[in-house]
Amino acid sequence: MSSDGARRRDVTVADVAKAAQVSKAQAARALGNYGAVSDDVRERVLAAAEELAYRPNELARSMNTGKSHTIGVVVGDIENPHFGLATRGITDTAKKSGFNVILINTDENTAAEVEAVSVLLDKRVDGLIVAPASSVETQHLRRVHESGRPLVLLDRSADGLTVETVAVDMAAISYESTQYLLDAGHRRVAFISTLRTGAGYSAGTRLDSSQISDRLEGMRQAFADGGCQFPEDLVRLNAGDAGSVRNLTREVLLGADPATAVVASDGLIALSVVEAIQEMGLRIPDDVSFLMYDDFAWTRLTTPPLTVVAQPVYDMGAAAASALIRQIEGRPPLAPAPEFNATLVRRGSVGAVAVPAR
Amino acid sequence: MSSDGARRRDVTVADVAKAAQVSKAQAARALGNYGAVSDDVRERVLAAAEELAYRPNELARSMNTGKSHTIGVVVGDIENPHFGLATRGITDTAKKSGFNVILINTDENTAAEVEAVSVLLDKRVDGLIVAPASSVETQHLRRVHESGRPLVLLDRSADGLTVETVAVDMAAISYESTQYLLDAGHRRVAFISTLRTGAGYSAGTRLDSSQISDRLEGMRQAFADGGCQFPEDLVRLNAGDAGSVRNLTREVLLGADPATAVVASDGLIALSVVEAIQEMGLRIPDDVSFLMYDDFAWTRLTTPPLTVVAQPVYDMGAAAASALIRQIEGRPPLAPAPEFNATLVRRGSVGAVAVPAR
DNA sequence: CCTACGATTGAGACCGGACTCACATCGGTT
DNA sequence: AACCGATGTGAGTCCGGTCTCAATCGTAGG
Repeated sequence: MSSDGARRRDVTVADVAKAAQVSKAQAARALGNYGAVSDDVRERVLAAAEELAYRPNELARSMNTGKSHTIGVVVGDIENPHFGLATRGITDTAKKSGFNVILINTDENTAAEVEAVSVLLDKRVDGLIVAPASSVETQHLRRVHESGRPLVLLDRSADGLTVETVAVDMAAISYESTQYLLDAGHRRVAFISTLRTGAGYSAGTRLDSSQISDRLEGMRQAFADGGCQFPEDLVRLNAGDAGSVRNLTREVLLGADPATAVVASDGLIALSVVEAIQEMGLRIPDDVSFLMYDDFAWTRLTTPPLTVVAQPVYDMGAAAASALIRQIEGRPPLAPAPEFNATLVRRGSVGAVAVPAR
Repeated sequence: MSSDGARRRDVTVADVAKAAQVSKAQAARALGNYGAVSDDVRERVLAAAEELAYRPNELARSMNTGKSHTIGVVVGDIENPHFGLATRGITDTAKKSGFNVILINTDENTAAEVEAVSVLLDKRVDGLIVAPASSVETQHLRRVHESGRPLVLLDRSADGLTVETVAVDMAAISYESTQYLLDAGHRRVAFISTLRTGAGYSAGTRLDSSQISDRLEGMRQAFADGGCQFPEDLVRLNAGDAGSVRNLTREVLLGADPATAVVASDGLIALSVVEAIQEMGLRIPDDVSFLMYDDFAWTRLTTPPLTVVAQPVYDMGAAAASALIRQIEGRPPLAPAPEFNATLVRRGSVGAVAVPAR
């Protein structure tokens, strides 16, 4: 029944100690539950703490333990449900181990990512989970790693950085799903991604993202194994906002030798691609087949329901968090590193290739 | 071209001072850019800092400035795109003013929320943005407010707490959209929400959420003004996972006097409701009309596209963040408090009520 | 040439906990 | 009765910054 009004200064151990008539050291011990404290003292201290509504200052605590019980998470875009779900996996897992999460968005911009990493390091987070915007520009990540601060990568790997990385085998699933398209008779398969590249795309271009290059590699391999020519001309990168995705979609579907199937590299792009296809008055899968990465609930609601590459996003977020916390607590890596596999969920958006009307 | 390997202890001002041959105080002044420092000293200090790759310890800094440049955000579920987008608005705005965000998920559980608020306060965040799980149990929020820490509520208000609150006028938009349904001839309108209530729902039940009670109030009012009887029996709360939503949907559509229109209280529920309707072999809007809260991109892709209540979620998140930062920096509230209005986006999921076949 | 005042500068206090160290105290040994 | 190890306890240091305060330096004004 404390009736103290608004109080400027917070209650500190010193205040509690004074109220309990013991030394600051004893109060700290009783409160922190360490060292030797007599029952009498402990009771008086806890009672005083209760009475004064004492709350420890985590900042001060972190300062000399060196542990902040906070992990930093750097993602491209939480608005993207992919990261929303992964973040959920991370925060749930972190909370279970008593860690909090500071979240920073980079808009898939490397400069912002560098800044984000610095800020988090300055705040002395215990570790970092990063979904790197670039697999090439990774000096900042290397610095983190070298400074000894635990780091776990999510979704994408970083060149020449031997850090624990939680990601699915993109090349494999891409191979599998491309084969599925080939089996349905598709030879003209378009791939649309927001990945930003300095120059345009051509066969040998060095890509900035391991995710995307793995996917293209998988496609290329599947085409090669099927004895077909991979349609490099239908790969469209640098997609930006909804309008740009729409334009790219029209491009690949209206060209001289149009695509018969379109692959969208993530759920956000997929929305615009499908919208564009509907606007053009084309039917899925009769006129165009469609395949997308990420399995969101809404993909089951469209007509037809969409065929997708499902990734265990939540579990991957959770795994990244436990791997990080394991490292923070200095425990050895899990004997068989957990593997994550994407699966092709065949619904209704991929059909046999339409016989061109002529 | 520093070639120092892994180093355990971080570089501190003292280290920089030593390297620059000046006192710790002078180094701190040069680094912190305050007080009087001669050009000579400043140069030497900055050079030394650069050389040693000095980075200030934000924890230590926060400790005696009292400012952590961090705000705490407590939401029910980031996995829900509604909060994903709001969070995006918050983080974008926060970043512009140099603030970071610690995000905590509560699963719409009040106990978790109380805990979350405590943790954030202990971490000495400069302010809090909370989307309260309950509008009734708000002692913990009252405590925050009384302790003088800035607090802004998002989406929902809290009983008897005069805190800045960023939310749309739910009763108004609910009234408008209900009227729209009534005009289409619907009298049997079901409402499905995940809101947890201790007891079941009946006319006078005191609801835990201002959002939901405002919506029901708006519906009730519209029915009254239209001279119709509000179908209390079709209000379904306590929806849980996808399966439970599905069951509730079947209930309201298969009863003796079934609903002719269903309103889903958020995007996550909507997915399951639509799925259930499709499974039952009913067509929207011929057999059942459908209306949902929140305008997500996928609602345009279904057949027919869904009629929704769009809320300026991103802007609301951004507004909550700027209001909070304004309070933190001690600036006066904006003269005309910004208002946010939801709008009814009429697409194709609401049709004239079906003439019952008999 | 002497004084005064602003610019510089270094020593040290302080923020709020955690933790080291030296100094009791006390029942149990031999 | 002298000795010992296991508690209890308080004084004080430290973490890494910020900031106060008094001392020093330079030189412009008298």
